[in-house]
Amino acid sequence: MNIGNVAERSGLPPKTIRYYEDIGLIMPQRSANGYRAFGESDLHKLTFIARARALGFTIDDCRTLLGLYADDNRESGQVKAVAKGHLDAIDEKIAQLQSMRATLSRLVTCCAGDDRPDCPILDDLAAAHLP
Amino acid sequence: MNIGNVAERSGLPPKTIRYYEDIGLIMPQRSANGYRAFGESDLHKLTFIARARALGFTIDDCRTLLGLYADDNRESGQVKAVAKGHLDAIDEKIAQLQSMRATLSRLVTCCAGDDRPDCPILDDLAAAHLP
DNA sequence: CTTGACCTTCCCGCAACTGGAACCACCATG
DNA sequence: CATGGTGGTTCCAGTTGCGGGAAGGTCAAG
Repeated sequence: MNIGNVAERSGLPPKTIRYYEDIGLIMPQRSANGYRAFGESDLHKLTFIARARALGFTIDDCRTLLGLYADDNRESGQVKAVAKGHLDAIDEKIAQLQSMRATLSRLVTCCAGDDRPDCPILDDLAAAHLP
Repeated sequence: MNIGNVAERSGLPPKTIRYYEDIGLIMPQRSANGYRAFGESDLHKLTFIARARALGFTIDDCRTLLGLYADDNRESGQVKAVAKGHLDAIDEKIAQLQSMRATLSRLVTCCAGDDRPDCPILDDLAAAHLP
């Protein structure tokens, strides 16, 4: 399988796949002409990574997860720990964004949004916000 | 005011303040010895930026907002448009994260997390997920 | 005079790619 | 056999918003 083929079947752009090889996530064979020659297991790994990335795991997490996936002696607790850590990180981000959203939404509501210069949004940003 | 002083009063690290000068957000004077000499208006701008960044605005948004802030002929509609755009972006991110969170949370709950190798998390990642 | 705190510039690195340039390989057609 | 188009290869640079650290200049205190 050439890279274009694998790209189509994994849903990842060729650039990304080359990048994943660069950083050692996958190690496809090479054909005589220098083209990467992907096997089914490469494709399998790539879809695994694509799925993990879609769930927001970092590349480093992906590396760990791939390692655990390949390890018959893994303990599911190890996998769960990685996933739980990521879940906590997501929760933190959501909380942060919702806090921003609350303030911002209030400001947007307050602002007339017409052709006059008075603007509570700018007023808020310019205010000192001292405790 | 030297940079350390401004850093303390604005809550921004000196590195960040230098960076903001680099990219043209602020343009402090210079003392004879080459040190940056910040005025009150520089400090004011920096706290403005710090506040906007805390609300998640991009640097480019900050540039626009600073421009509008300085413009007596602005229309509040322009400000509101920027803020609304950012709000929408935040909403999109939150939705994305919550979608990840839902899947991930389900998987984490399903996983025993003990010393056995069976793991629904890995199973899910490895599954094809074809439509 | 020396020490230490502060300032300066510069360059590298991060995450996770993406775009582009310059250059081969392959296949089909005229 | 030349040519064109598509797809492969490498490498370099840029993205966002800084942070780390080196190498060196400045200033106030003891």
